[in-house]
Amino acid sequence: MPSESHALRRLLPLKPLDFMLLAILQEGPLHGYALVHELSDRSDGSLKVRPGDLYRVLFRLAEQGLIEGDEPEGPAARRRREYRLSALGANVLNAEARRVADLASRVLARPLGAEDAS
Amino acid sequence: MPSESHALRRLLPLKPLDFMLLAILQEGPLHGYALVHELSDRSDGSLKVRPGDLYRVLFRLAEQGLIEGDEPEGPAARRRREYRLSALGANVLNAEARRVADLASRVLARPLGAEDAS
DNA sequence: ACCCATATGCGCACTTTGCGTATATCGCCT
DNA sequence: AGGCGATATACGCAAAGTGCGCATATGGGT
Repeated sequence: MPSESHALRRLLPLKPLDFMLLAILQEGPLHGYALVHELSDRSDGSLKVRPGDLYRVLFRLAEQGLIEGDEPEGPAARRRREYRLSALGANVLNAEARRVADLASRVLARPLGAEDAS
Repeated sequence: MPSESHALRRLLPLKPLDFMLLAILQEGPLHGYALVHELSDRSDGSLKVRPGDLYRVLFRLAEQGLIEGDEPEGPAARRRREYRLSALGANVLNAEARRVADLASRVLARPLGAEDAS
């Protein structure tokens, strides 16, 4: 059914930061602060976010339905709210991964410096 | 030499539009208007630019040294200025392609819906 | 004479990011 | 008891990038 991929297409391309966050969450739920560290660890420092800025992004991703967060209700609320990928988020992440993998493979198929005027 | 890749890292990640333009130019020089059509052809319509907006992007890419443009000097100036990838642009494009290919392969290595708490 | 492909420009609104800064709670260590 | 680090959350501002509306100019083909 092509209508599913059509729906995903509206959300692509993913921003670099969004992609990295979803990719990290694909490996399991994490709380916000851990994401800050994971991000700087994995990306040579090319992606860095501070806590205050990360939540802005997380809230947007949650609004878009790509991730979901715990609702800690006990007295110890506000501690370690875990975020996880939603079903939609997993689909979008995979669609984007396929998209960029395809583009990248076409680019890498050409030896550096080889141009042809087709 | 790690200093080369260090220099490239400053320019990554590439924006989706920049990546597509560089990827198109990798296949050979093109003039601006043709890029407008190539873009909408190749991207399911997810990337579309109008002439007036494309040039803003091309000028920025030229400023960053990623592409170079002809200097048409004859009386028929202003016609079909061709843009081509610079050596730097080719390196950046390849570095970015490797980067996203790596990320994408990690994402795609997991079957949909499989999470582990490592 | 007219139209189309082509090239180029500007101003505005919106989104996203990065930065500076601030507050609050919990748990551990001393 | 008190301090400190980890954690969560918030706001306002500046800069960058994009999309949109709009406008102009030239050359070639019919």
